[in-house]
Amino acid sequence: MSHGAHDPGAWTDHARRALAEAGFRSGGARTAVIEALARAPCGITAQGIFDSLREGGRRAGIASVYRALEQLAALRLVTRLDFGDGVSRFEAADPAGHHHHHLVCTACGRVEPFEDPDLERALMASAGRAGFAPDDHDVVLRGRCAACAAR
Amino acid sequence: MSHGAHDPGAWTDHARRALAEAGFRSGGARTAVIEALARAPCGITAQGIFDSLREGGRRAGIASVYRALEQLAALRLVTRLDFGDGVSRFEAADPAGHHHHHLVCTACGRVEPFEDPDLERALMASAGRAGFAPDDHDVVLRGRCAACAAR
DNA sequence: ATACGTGCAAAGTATTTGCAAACGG
DNA sequence: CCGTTTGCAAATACTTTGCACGTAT
Repeated sequence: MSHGAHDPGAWTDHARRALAEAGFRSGGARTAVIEALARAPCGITAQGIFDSLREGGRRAGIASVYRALEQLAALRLVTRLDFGDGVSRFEAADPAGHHHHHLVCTACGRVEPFEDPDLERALMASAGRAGFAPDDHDVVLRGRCAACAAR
Repeated sequence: MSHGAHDPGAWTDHARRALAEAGFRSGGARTAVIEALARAPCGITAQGIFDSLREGGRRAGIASVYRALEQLAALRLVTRLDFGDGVSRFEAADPAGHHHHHLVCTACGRVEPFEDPDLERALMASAGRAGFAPDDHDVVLRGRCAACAAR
């Protein structure tokens, strides 16, 4: 399961509806970005989206890709990720608010999502113990993925 | 406890010794960076180190600061952090290998370290369940720190 | 018709690199 | 001395912004 998180069509519709409700018009570039995100693997870069649009014959300026991502992130329709390599990554956000974390393979470069309720509990407990009221949190594991660890 | 992690003098000595053992000579700029890191709060930026050197009357090029940080990170004498704001942050690494995570206050901007063995266990358990063999992991909590949450 | 959306090019920011001079062992 | 370290300036990589034009409503 290393592809787009959920039902691509459902997320696309959700995103379009939310944008319309927020008063945005629907232009070609942003629509294309939404469709690319729906199909994209978890943690695609702005450049990756740009490239995937070109492959699909869709032309859009890189600036429009960045602008669309920024707007989508502001509406919490996409999540911005940072794996510490100096490039921002993005993924479609689950409408239900569920979130996952990421395993980044240092051998093959693949990014795998994972969920863990125990981990979420431990995070909340840590925050509480420190008197901290977190809005958000990120967890990144780096190492060898199952396939690369096997050989 | 929002200042340098440990005994500043001890870490400085440790770092200098490790560099010498790795065959590095000791020049002024890198030494100054080491001293600045020893005094610095957790998660200082390259620019922050540069500024702190100027304040101390020590002059060094920003490129030398970056080079020193890169070398220190390669030897695992400093840890590189990324809070997702597009700027790399650094901190002296505990010689014993203990590590902590960070709480970033979205109100006052302060960064607080915290440790939690339960969290470490939960992280390892998640990784194991996914067949993943992690070398490293990062956790960042974002929200209001104890002081800001209180008011 | 009138904003809003888009593309291009230019600007901006953080970081890295090339190179000649300074310096440590 | 000779190779490492340093500072400066230029280059790079990613991202944002200015502006004229296109387009949805």
